[in-house]
Amino acid sequence: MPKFLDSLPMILSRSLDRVMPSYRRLFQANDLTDQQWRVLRALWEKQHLTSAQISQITLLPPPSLVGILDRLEKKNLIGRLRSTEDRRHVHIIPTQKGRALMEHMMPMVDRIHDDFMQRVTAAEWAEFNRILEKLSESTEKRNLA
Amino acid sequence: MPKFLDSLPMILSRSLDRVMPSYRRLFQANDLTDQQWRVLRALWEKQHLTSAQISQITLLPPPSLVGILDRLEKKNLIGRLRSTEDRRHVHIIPTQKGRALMEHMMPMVDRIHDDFMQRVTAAEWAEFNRILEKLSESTEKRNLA
DNA sequence: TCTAATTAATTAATATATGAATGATTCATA
DNA sequence: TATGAATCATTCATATATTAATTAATTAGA
Repeated sequence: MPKFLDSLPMILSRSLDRVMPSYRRLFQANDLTDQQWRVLRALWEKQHLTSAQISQITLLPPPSLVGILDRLEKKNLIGRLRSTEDRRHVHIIPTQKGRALMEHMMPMVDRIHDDFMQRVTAAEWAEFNRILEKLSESTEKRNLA
Repeated sequence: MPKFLDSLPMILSRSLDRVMPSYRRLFQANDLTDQQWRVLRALWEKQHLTSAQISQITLLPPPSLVGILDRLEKKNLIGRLRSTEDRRHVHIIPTQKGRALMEHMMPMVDRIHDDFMQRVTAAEWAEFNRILEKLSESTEKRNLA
């Protein structure tokens, strides 16, 4: 008799609810939502990405992404640039202000991450990821193209 | 250099995104959202709960719960009953229709859970929970009352 | 070459999350 | 027993999630 609170969705949700406040304090101090930071964070490694790429990296659904990008653009943290090769694509590029904010926040975000990592050993972390992968591995048929 | 995609929030979010569709298919087939099912599921074990109790069990924030309960009430799946002892409390009680729906769905929900559990050994599941607890354990000062 | 099928971004409609504030009620206590 | 603190459900404003549909642009094929 699997109890509700021990189900996989509830366990994962509860953990997220416990983990996010540590990050959220920092995001709020910089006037960002969780999702807005995710977009900036994705742009940390690549200078420009299309909306579809950002959606895949950040796990933010495309319809949500539209509004998130609107608000980041309104804050002058990113810019939209429609591709010339394929005009269906829109390239997202951080502004100077956006890049400065990222550089300001990244060390603190990394430190929060490090604090969480210090709670477990490297072996535990690896084991955790291994088991979670088994638990959540997708069994859906994939495009083998 | 912890990579974005390997951060705790992203790992947990990605797992949730992979796990939920299995459940969601069933919820949608019964015209319920994830959250609406959570409320019914909480009422499976106790016949009546207050809004605050449901919020704690389901992890649904109180402001969200108001609308969720509104819609469950509109579908005639639950009823609201203001407490006579303490009129601040509102008791939530499943209707006959609500109870019938729960009895219809519970076996299928349990089966989905069992399918996930079959992916790992009991030892792995225990270890997973132990490590996740260490990772997400709250360090906030608690009321020791 | 012209149309059908695809793709990327977006809009629309509804439901939920988040944080602050409110109103009614109960509790603690001077 | 009056009064301020605490509690519960709710409302408000804003942001995001979910699913379906739409628009514009590109590609595949007859």
